Amino acid sequence: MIEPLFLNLEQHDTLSDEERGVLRKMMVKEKRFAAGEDLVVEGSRPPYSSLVIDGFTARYKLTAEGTRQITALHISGDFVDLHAFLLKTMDHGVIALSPCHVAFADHGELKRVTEQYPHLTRMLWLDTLVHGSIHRAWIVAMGRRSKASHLAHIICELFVRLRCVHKTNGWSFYFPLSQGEMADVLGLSLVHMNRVIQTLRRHGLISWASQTITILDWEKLKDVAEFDPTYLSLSAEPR
Amino acid sequence: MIEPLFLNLEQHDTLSDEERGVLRKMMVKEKRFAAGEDLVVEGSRPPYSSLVIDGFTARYKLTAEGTRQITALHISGDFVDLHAFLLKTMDHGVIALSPCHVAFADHGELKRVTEQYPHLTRMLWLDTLVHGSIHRAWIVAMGRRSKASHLAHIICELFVRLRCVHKTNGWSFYFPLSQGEMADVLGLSLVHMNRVIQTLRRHGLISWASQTITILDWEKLKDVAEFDPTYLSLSAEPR
DNA sequence: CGCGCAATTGAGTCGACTCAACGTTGGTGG
DNA sequence: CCACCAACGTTGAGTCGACTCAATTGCGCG
Repeated sequence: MIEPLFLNLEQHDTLSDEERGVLRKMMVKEKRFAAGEDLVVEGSRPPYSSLVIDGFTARYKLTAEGTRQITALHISGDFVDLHAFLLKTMDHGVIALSPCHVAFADHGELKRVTEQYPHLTRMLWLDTLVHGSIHRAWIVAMGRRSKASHLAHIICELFVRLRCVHKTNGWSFYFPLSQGEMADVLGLSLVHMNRVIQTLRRHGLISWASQTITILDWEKLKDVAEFDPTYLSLSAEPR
Repeated sequence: MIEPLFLNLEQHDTLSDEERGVLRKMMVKEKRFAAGEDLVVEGSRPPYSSLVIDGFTARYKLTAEGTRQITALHISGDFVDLHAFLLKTMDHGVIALSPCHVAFADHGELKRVTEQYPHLTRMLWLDTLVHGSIHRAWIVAMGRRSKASHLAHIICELFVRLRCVHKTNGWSFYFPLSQGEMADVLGLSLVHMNRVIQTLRRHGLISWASQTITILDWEKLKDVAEFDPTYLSLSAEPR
């Protein structure tokens, strides 16, 4: 059931059978969520961390004026809120953006892992570090790229991450976010988000219809995005 | 010498004398950097992680057009690139923004820590997680706040972080960044950065002259910034 | 068939950018 | 000690990107 997590972690280093067993035992329950449902509420102190088995989820914060900023997108195999194990209090919410299948890792079990399985601990730590890298890539895209380039960068990143967990189909992938939700990722208005998407379409870089994105010209898309996947640490080496 | 690190970590949980000793032994060398010097070069694979003893440093990425985005600011007691221990390849550079005193932790020693000191390992992991939280706060500020609010948020955050390591003086603190460097933090042009700073001055929220920022009205500044320090995890509790 | 939600288009306004010039200041060498 | 230089800070003007308000189209489902 948690094979996507294995696929994810093994992008960075190999896991032993014992470690795989430990990860399986860590999962205390599972649950399904409908699109729009909150997995975790801001300000709460969950006793477990959520692993996405299938579906799309997002971390987000709301501002006083009621606008929303999505700070991360999570897919199959991602530990959405592993950081809650040590941060304790959630500083943001987590929402399902499609129907989701989620498993939960108990924080007591995680603590036992840190006491008995140093390599596995480093692998989980690494998982949170990679998501930190992704945050930094997003900051650069938000601050110093055109909006079209920013969108292209996110599409490149999602494609690569989804391919790692076998969720792509050739150059296409399922992508359930509406343009309004995507606007909350880029920090744009809905209207302008639409216009930016049309720019990428007009240049023949992507098609995006009925919840499916297809990359039509990977090389050009990568160029527009200045996409360099180094930050995803996709090389298996001793960690 | 590494007391700022202790001050920093003890915001989150207590350290034993043994743990303090382990941290001291981890530091294999120290060095001073002039303002403008690179501590770490993008793409390198450093065998140690940098701890700022004193001074201001920044992580940054350059774009193809030659613009720069600063993704994080680091002060006394911050492990700038602890993540390099597991990420291996640096996906960004680190630069000194003032004269800096830096110590280096050997990655071999860090690995030994993960094998023998689970609680200390969790504390170091937590340190990287807090910086992940800060990244998310920055993403929200970049995406959904006015530029004046974004600047106010950064000033609030810096004030709180600097106070933790005793680097504030009443409502004032040393802040060596030029307006041009600050523009690379907010993702603005130099000219507009200047105008945003003047907005906060005109409203009587801050003064900023000769490398010193003074907060003139904390309550109003916090309001403008919508600053909620939860994301900094400043409560000592078992981790 | 019609409702509701998502996507799209148009028009007018304001924020942020660039180019360009000028003021200020701290440090350095004659 | 003062003059000068270089870097930083400030201001003005014109342009373009992104926003808001508003209306229209497209589509899936009861």
